[in-house]
Amino acid sequence: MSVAAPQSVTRAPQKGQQTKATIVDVALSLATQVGLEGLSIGAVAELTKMSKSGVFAHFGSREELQISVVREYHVRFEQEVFYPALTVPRGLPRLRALFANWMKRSSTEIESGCIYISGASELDDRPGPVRDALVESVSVWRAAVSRAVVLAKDEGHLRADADERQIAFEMQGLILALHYEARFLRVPGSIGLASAGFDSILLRHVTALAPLDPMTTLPATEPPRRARRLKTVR
Amino acid sequence: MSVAAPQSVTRAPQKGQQTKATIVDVALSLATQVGLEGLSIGAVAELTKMSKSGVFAHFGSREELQISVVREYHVRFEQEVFYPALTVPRGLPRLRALFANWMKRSSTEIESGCIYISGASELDDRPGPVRDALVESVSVWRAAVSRAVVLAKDEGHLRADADERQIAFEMQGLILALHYEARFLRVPGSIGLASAGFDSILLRHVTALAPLDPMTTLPATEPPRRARRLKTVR
DNA sequence: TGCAAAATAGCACGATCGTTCTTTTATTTA
DNA sequence: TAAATAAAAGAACGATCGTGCTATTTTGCA
Repeated sequence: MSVAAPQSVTRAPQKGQQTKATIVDVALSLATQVGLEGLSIGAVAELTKMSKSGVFAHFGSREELQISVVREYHVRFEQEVFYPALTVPRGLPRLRALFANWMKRSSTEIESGCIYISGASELDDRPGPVRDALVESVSVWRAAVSRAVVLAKDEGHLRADADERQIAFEMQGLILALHYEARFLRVPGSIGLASAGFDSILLRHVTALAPLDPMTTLPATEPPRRARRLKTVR
Repeated sequence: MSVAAPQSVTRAPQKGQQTKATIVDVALSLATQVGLEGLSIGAVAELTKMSKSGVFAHFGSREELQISVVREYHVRFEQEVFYPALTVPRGLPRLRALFANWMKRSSTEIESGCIYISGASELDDRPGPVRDALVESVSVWRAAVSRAVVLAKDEGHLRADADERQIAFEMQGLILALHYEARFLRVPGSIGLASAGFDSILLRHVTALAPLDPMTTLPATEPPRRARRLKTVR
């Protein structure tokens, strides 16, 4: 069945892994402009100055390329939104940081569109592995938001009867509205509306002894216990 | 320059107008599944059992077909969401009816996706007449929502310092979150979350003398003064 | 009923799509 | 440095796309 490998089980990381990474990088930035469905191998090939078949060989199918893009977006979203918030004390401060980072990513400033949003519209009626990958990533993020709310309750910052599902839902709504207004309608001042909306969500659930207000993401006042990856929910 | 028309200025409605209407009808229902960008003349031709060129002749370009679809969606949105709310007394009752109708349309019940939402993702980076048509329609609807809030202030149902822009923004967010959860993630109970979110928006802005609660769209207790079309904003 | 005009079909075009197969080039290893 | 292997290119395929042209059919009116 298996032939004994000479000495090295892990083969030296071939050069191709690197170009594959740059392909995914280009494909991601393209997908944020034209969507996951609009992503074409030919366009990626042109941007990377490679041949179509050269690009294709790394994935074996367009679907696999799309999935790779979703996973790459997941990683970056983690790094830009989730991890930085861990350097802020848990509870209300961290929840605020989470939302602030999330807003920053969804507004027009940073690059182009959000794949979690555009992909949802494209794939809501199209079952398949790409949709599955997207649902998986989004679910992980949603679980993280809910957990941040629960932590804020545990810390006594939010009232115990606050419903994390309701709060997460409304936070998501504000982000979606922000993305809609800022990126599609191009109306200015949307961040202020989203921010004000978030404040009034908190105001409804905050405990009587209101905590002092670390508005946005501040440098860490206490180190995070341990870096924790977003858990896979299944 | 102009030749005198014999007797009838308005020509008899040729038969083609009718098939054009059915084409747009089919194209709309297709676009709600595959998006405006995914809309293809070939697919529409197959669904209507016509030839590609037969379909094409009615519009002259794919873009014009897309625009027709956007306009048709606008008309139906008006009829399903806006007009029925006019049969309810202005102020808080009408605002509630508006939101209830809007929710019903955005949830999974009624047909497929919302073009105002999917189109926004597809076209946010793609200027052109299709995008313009979509922005126009959405802007009209947004103005109508804002106006409904203002009317609720005028009637004394909402406090005078209530910001209609903020309220409309948060309403939009709830609808977007509902659409996202119901159609993409397929999680149940999203309507309840959206509804609860709306109630807490109102709670923040309602006047001290709380009005009796006509929860959803009730039959008209007073006839609307005059039917008013959504005004074109420009 | 016949005739003009409108409506639809048929066909072909260049382009782009994802994918397969074969060949060439670049990289790694002995 | 030579052999072995991985990476990339090249060319071609069937399909589908939007669109233009030319026939054919259907409609509305005298």
